[in-house]
Amino acid sequence: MNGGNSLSERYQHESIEKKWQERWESDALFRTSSDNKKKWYALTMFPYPSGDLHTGHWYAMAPSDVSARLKRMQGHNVLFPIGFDSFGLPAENAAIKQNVDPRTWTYNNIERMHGQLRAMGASFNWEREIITSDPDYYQWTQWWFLQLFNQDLAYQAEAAANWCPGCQTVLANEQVLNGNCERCDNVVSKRFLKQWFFRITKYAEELLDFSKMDWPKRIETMQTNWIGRSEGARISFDIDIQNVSEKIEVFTTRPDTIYGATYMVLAPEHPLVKTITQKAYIEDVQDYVEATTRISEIDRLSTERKKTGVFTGAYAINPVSKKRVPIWIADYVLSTYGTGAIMAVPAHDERDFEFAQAYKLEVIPVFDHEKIDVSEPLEAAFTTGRQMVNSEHFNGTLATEAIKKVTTYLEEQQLGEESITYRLRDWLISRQRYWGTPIPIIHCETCGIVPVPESDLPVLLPENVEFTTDGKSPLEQLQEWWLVECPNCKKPARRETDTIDTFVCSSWYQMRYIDPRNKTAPFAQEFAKEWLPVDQYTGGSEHAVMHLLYTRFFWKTARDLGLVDADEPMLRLFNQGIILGTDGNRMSKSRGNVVAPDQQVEKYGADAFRCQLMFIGPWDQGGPYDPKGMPGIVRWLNRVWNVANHSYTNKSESTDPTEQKNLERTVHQTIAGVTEDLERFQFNTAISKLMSLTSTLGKVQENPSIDNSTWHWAIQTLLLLMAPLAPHITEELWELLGQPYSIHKQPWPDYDPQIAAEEILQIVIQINGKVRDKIEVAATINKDDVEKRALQQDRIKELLLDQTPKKIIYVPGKLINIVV
RNA sequence: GCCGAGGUGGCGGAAUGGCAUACGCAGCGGGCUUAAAACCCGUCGCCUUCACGGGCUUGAGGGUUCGAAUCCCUCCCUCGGUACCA
Repeated sequence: MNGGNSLSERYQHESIEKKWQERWESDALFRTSSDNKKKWYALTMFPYPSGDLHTGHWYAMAPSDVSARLKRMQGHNVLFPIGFDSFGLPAENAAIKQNVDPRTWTYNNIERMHGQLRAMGASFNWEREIITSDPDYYQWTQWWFLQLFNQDLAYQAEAAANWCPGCQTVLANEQVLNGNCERCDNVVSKRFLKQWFFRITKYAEELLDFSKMDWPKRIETMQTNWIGRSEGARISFDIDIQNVSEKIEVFTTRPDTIYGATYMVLAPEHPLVKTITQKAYIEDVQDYVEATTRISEIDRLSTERKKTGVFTGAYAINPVSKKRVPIWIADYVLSTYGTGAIMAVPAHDERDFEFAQAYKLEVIPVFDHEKIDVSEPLEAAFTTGRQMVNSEHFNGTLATEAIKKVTTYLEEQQLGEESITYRLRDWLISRQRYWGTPIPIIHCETCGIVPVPESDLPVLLPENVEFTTDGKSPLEQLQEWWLVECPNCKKPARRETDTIDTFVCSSWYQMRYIDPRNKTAPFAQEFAKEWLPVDQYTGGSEHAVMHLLYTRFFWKTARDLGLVDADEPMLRLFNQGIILGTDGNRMSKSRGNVVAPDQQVEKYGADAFRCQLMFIGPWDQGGPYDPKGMPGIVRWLNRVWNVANHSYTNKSESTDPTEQKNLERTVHQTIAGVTEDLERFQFNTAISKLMSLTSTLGKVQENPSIDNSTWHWAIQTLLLLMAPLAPHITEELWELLGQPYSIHKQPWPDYDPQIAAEEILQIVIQINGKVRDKIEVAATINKDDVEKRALQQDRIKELLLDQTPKKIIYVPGKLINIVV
């Protein structure tokens, strides 16, 4: 088979890939059928239509496609849909900068990406495509909003919100990373604004339960930390000022340290600050509160910063010791967590200790410690002590029982109660932007907040709006759009001009795919029963506490509305890693390390690009993509082409039974290995096994000694195993071999463990753990015979001389270790 | 700081208690060719030896074991997440 190929016989990816993509599409090959096969809902996170499919998209989607194709060949009825998460800020920014309509910009990008996605050769169910900015999609996003509103899960409230000056809008907590905007990286500040929220905190406890699905531990941990459940107690402190009846409520995880609470701290934003501040301190306090608002969130959160605060002049009464304790305000106490106020126990809390040192406040240890003399001034706070001291009748209580005992006492005395606090905040979903789903609410002076009747949906986004460079929402300036009649009293009213966070659009999209053209409901019950939940979800882990938390929340509201049955939306989740540039950094235009998929496809073909992305390493680890490695994959595909496309003739007409058996064994081993690897998303090792089989077949072809039917079976098996990975070349070769269309409709090959089992084994002989010799034995051999054979080897006799073995360890089928 | 993943040839990586470096890239040598491309074959961790062979090697150090890249302890580095959450 050396050389000699005429050009027309050579593998040419351009024509082949185009040919099959068109054929599959016109035949609707990957449309779901309604037969009795077991369903498999495979979902890859849908892209934002940025205008170009980049290597990261390929890295996420191509392996997902392989998995879906494997399931299809394994006999499942597979739903593997695709669409576009097409609302969002980039379109609006393009509108402001380039003076193009966001709609035009978005739909042009979608058009372009349609072509690029088709070039991937993925087996998407295109007939179910959804585009979240289409009115017939966002009508149902609005419908969801109304359902949540009716269930009291959507509400409007005034709150300190994260304001991004770059995006000119508020953000949810999850969308602020290290004090910066998740999208544009601008420093986020706080603004007090009236905003719409989804009551995700209602599901905090249930969202901590991951037992009904199989997700990566890492994501579970991240969500658990984000929800941040803390057990403790709420305790009320009286304020020692005449005519002030309010109490200061604190949350603490350490009620057992209450006798050590020597001062209190309110967050600067705490509503009681004004009430309690004494005359002589008003100026200082006001200055401090103002200064706090000027400090950026990022500085305020820095643990490096020295703690600051001011005394209010007021005192509270420690509810158990009845001592007067000073009330301070300090920015190390956050208004957004717990009650926005703390009891400070400097002896047993590092932060309180640091603050007490700085302002010379009293430190009273209420636990003793094996290594610390608590009668001397403490050098540092310690959190875990031995038993209670300075705590009146609790003295002597062991640390292990302290929390429970003190909490019970507080409850008996009606001073406090057991309590659980979460870090999770309600989801802020309103955005002061144009290019999003309009919130279906009307504000009426007489009737208040009035939901738009479902029959009036969708509330359409107006077209041809004006964009100004100051980034203000065009909707607010469009009176003819927002001036409407109140659905209740018919008086003039104002339409809500905020739009919905795009993460809402993507929170329920997996449910729409099952019935994407439904005009009367988000989806029909019969399809929900047929397809939901998603069996395998794949995508990046950057959405751990955003999309992946939001979609679980949405699903639970859907379940409580009776729309779906199961408790979780995605049963299995797999996170791919991040594909990097050749230099090991994230691909970015500024670094100049971007690999354009279109060029790779043009040069090497989609099959080669898919395979190379999967071959470079484990999918969950990501890593650098180096186009220099492409020749290896291209060579392999060429070898497959040559080995399958060249005639095989056993001229001598005689078969070598050993060779025949060896080939059968190798093929069965490959089926077993590749099946297992693909099921575990270990594409790199699957491809290496297929490369090895290809080499073996090449050698057999050069020296034909097996019968023709075994040869053809081996070649066909190779193609079947490769079909999910390289769908085009395998389809072409399948046709050239005269097999029935399509290879992608064929059943996945089975293997026989008996045929796959080795008959002859190589046993390593070690002396004191070092390899000294190897012998070949029959697989059926027993320990004694291996020992005998090993000790008879000349080389072993020589090395052992007259030493007698102390111990002989035999690992069946692998190794024998002689210890002397 | 805390949590998680990782550190293996010149490079991407394989091996999760039993032959370290599978598979591939790059390199080197050869074949085919007028030549090139393509294709095919061989070789390819380090030290030592004419050779057969021997010794060393999985970030560093220690431990467990007949046997450790793999398990345990200490430390270093890289990447990701998170950060005054009372």
